[in-house]
Amino acid sequence: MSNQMMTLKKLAELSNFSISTVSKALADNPEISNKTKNKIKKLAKLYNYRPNIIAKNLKSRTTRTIGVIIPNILAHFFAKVLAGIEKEATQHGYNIITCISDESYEKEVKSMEMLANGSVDGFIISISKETFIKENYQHLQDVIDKGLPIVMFDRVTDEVSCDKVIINDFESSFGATNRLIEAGCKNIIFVSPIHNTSVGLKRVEGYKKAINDNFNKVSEREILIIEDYKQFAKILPEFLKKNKVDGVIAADELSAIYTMNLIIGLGLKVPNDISVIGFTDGILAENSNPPLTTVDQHGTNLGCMATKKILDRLNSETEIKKYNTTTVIKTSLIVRGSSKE
Amino acid sequence: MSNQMMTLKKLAELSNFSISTVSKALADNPEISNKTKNKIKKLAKLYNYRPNIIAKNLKSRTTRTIGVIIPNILAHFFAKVLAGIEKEATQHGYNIITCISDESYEKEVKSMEMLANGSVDGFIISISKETFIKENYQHLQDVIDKGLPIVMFDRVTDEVSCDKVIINDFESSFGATNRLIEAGCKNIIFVSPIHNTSVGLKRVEGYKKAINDNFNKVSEREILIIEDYKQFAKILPEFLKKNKVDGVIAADELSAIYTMNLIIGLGLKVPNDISVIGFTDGILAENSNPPLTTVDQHGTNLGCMATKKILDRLNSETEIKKYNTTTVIKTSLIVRGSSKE
DNA sequence: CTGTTAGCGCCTTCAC
DNA sequence: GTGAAGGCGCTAACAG
Repeated sequence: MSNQMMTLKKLAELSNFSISTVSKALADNPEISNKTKNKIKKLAKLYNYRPNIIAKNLKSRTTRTIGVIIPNILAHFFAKVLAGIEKEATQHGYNIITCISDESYEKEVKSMEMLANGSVDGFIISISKETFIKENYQHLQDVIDKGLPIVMFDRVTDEVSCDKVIINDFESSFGATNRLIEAGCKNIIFVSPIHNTSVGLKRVEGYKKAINDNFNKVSEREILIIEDYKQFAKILPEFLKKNKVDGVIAADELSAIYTMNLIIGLGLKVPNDISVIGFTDGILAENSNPPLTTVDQHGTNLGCMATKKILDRLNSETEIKKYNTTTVIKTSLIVRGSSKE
Repeated sequence: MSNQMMTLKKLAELSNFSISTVSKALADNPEISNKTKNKIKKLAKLYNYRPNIIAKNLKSRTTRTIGVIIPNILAHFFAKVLAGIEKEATQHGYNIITCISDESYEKEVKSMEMLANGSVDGFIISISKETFIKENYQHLQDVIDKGLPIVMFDRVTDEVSCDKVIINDFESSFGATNRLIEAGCKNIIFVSPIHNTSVGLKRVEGYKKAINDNFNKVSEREILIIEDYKQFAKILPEFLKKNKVDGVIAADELSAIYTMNLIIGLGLKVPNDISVIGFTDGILAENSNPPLTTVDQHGTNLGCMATKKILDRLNSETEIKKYNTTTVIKTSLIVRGSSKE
């Protein structure tokens, strides 16, 4: 539809200079006299000239655009990370193309293929659950082999060598569990809807270590793997009725909230009967009743960091350098009303 | 970095055909013999050839990319809309570039300028609060004048003539208020952190009409305009202490939740002492305690609709047609525990 | 100081 | 059937 797209060519005709003179003048090239510069700039302003980005991209073989692949925009954690990425990218004149994998391997692959043909300069990605289950990371390697850098965040894999930004999941979970133990909890369970992911696994391990250190035993039975949030209402109350539980560590925010509401639904009190700690400091945690004690993953910051990393990578000439760093962002435990002191 | 980007030219050299023959062969042009087609296609597959999108874009003067400008990704409503847009766009082979205006006029303008130079084929936008306050919509008109279509959703303005997708804010608010009146509420207030926006205004009007119809009076004092969420904790409890209130209509989800928590914090019961109804059926409403009665804005659906509209527009040749339709999506009231029956 | 030329990768007449 | 040539809009090396 571009009715009135002004081009260098048209400006050249209008000004009676050559295309390249116009181009140079607008770029403030010292070769051009101030007189013609002014003339041309005035004309450009008059006609509201804006250089065509696509043509520039073709010429420069670069797009100033980053592809962002996230599993689920409705999880507050990912929304926060996205906000961080967008902010940092915009600040440096980069755009982001966002694809939502919806936890699907196929969509993740397709999205990356779609973008890897010149649409973006690199990727920021958090791997989908299904990809973890399939253990197939070829699409990621393919992109890297094409020369496009990848930064993984949160959900990462050792199978692919690239920059990564993660949180200290193990320690966070270990710390959260210990917090409950110190508060006197003796029967702490772990619930996780993300058990297949890298972060899910590390969080279980942290929990296990804390339990082992203190009670010399971990029962696998006390680790509740939830495949789908919809199963919560079935699995959890049943378990709570049959077993003595006085503490819950939940691997993400939503499951912590579900857990709390189900506990309350059984007529029990949080934290008096059962303490609950979750991950991700989101809008749910802050506004639940009682407010949720959570491990703050600093999502926005994490997004900024991932973006900084990829921009570094894109703007560095030193191709030789190994880009296989892992940055660990320390979480903070935000203590609120859902856990005993 | 694009180490190994295979191009038509390279394929031509490798196959000893001309560039144009290769191009035609890969496009299944009937001019080319099956024999050479097969040869070339095999080679293309072998070298994992993918046409360079940027070059295609330059040629076709189109990007198959839509610019999406939203005020705030952390509000669940906008996340839902974004999910809908992304899904619909992807299904039709379109990408989305997301910009977050953060309710800032300047960022909205900059984002649009940045994208309006060939990066996108059109825009889907929800206007920022600050833009409403400034009442300056020139940047939107400029984009349209350049030939790029815009679809506005939710927060729209009559000042710009373009396609719009909104919900029936007036009726929804009217209905929600009436619901409380029918349940016996006599002193219903309205709280709004989005009073400057198009939707904020319509929601107040719906509330006012319901109050007027039933009580023959509306006091402006009972409409609480909140500039910033942080002010809630100050303004609301004070008001509740000084005034008899038994019902609250909140203009968005978060303020409904804040309201509920502050009410509970005062030692009052929801809904027994005060009923609360909010807008947006998000994750907060569903998981609050008590769960929130809300007006479901069908965000995902709204996003789909907006995307369909712009794709229609992009793929229609009939330039003559006036693109100034407004689609109204009907909300549904989801009744939960926060309002009396 | 200014203009000509060439080329980014692709597609599309138009010759042969 | 195949290839040469031109152009999308821009930049940059090289002439003048």
